[in-house]
Amino acid sequence: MGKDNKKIVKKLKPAKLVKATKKEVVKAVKTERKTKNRKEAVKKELEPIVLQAPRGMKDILPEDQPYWEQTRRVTEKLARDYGFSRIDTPLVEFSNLFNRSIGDGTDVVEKELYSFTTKGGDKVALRPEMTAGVARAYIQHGMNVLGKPVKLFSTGHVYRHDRPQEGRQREFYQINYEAFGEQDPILDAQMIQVATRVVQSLGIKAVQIQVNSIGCPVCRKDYKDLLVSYLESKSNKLCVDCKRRLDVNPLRVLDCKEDKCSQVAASAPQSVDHLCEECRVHFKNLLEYLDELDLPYTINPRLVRGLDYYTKTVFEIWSGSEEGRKSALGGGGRYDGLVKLLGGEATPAIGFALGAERLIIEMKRVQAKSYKGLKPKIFLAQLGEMAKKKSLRLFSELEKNGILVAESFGRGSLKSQLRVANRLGVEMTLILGQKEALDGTVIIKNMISGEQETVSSAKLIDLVKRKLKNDNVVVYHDNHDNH
RNA sequence: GCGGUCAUAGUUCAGUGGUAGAACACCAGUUUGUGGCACUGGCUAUCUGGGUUCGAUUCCCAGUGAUCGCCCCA
Repeated sequence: MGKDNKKIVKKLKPAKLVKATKKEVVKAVKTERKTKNRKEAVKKELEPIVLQAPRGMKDILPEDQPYWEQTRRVTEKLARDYGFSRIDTPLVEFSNLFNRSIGDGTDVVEKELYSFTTKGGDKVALRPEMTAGVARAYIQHGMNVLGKPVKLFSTGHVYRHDRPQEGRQREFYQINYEAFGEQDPILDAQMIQVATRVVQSLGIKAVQIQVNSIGCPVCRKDYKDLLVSYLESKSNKLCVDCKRRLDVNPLRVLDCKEDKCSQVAASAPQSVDHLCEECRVHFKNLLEYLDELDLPYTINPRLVRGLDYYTKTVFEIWSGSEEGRKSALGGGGRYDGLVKLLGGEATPAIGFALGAERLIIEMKRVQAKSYKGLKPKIFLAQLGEMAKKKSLRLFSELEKNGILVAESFGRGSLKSQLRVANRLGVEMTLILGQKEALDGTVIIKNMISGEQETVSSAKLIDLVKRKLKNDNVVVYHDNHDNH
């Protein structure tokens, strides 16, 4: 016991000291050290490190990676299949890009934007969604000269400073598909098809597709006026929030979950009944295409989306069938005015985004399969200093030959290494001990039967390859080695 | 941004105004070079800061975080 520790023990209550066991002393010492460290940190005015991710941000742990990998594979494959090229745009854009496109009055911009000023004085923001950045890149790089439609695929984190709950984080991952330069509603139908394909390919079979048309700026304004005058006539029956929305964003009243409001909303004029001729035909054609595709869609006249740039078609993909829990896995719509608004040439466009975290929550819920990578079928155990050195080289030889091997070189005893091998569920273990290292041999132990044989290390690789082949085991191949 | 609930080992949960337990997981051992089973041992926690108290993990307040509802949306 050191001098310091004795002091600490003295500090223990006399009653305790009498029967203080070693365990208690150790504990007291630890506690004391902890407090001391904290006090020292305070003294030095060091901010203690908070061992916690910032609010609304999560680590994606190894155990969850199979779901992410599955999501990546499916979304990338479908992007390729449907002719989307990948684009990656910055996480940070000038703030006014979002103000202009998404809209100043929207919650996403007004309340949830992560904006800040750089050292150089630029007003920038973390992207709250991906469409604005992709549209900016489309204009900046003159992609309007490419063959239409220009289909772009993008994934990455987006940021919204909102209050977190399940399926809603401040940093979350979006999977984004956009198509520029085509106004035919057949593209709307195809985009909805892609969105549905992605979700269902991930194993989430029960989905609802909600579609609506919110018209173009012209007919939307007429409709809005009509709606406002209707709602104003019923304003005494609306909840407090909705009275406020009446001024700010009357369309949102239609979304309100309050009973009295939904009653008012039920008999409110619907946007689909007040579309201009062009928008009406567009929507009608879209529905015909959707019928052709056998997609389970529902026209939801109350589906209004929160971003200002949408025109005509809007849609969302919901998980689950009919009633019960329904969360939006993704959504999107047409934004025919956006490119021009940002300073490009008038370009019709449509896009949608899926939320990866929500997809994964749902995948787990329906027990969808995830992508489990290749597992090693072989374990390499070593024993003794000489064998330890040799095993490092042997591991690399095996790896170069495309044989995936597990090891636990840091462990000393053969017993504990075999324990690990067993836990990993390998089919055979290669044992390289002192004796084998001297003889130039290796023991191959079959982990199922327990049988083992000693072979010369020169023949080991071929032998192992043959064994894996006989067992009908897929041997891991690195593509780069074959070219 | 508003309201409700909650916060104890890595995980799932006990428990208490007076030295905090279990299970699983992890590490090691059960004779010196052999896994699974079993047994033994070990490691590890009261979210943070104040207050009440002789004493707080427990009671009170605040903060933080999670979760649920609202808002909004992916």
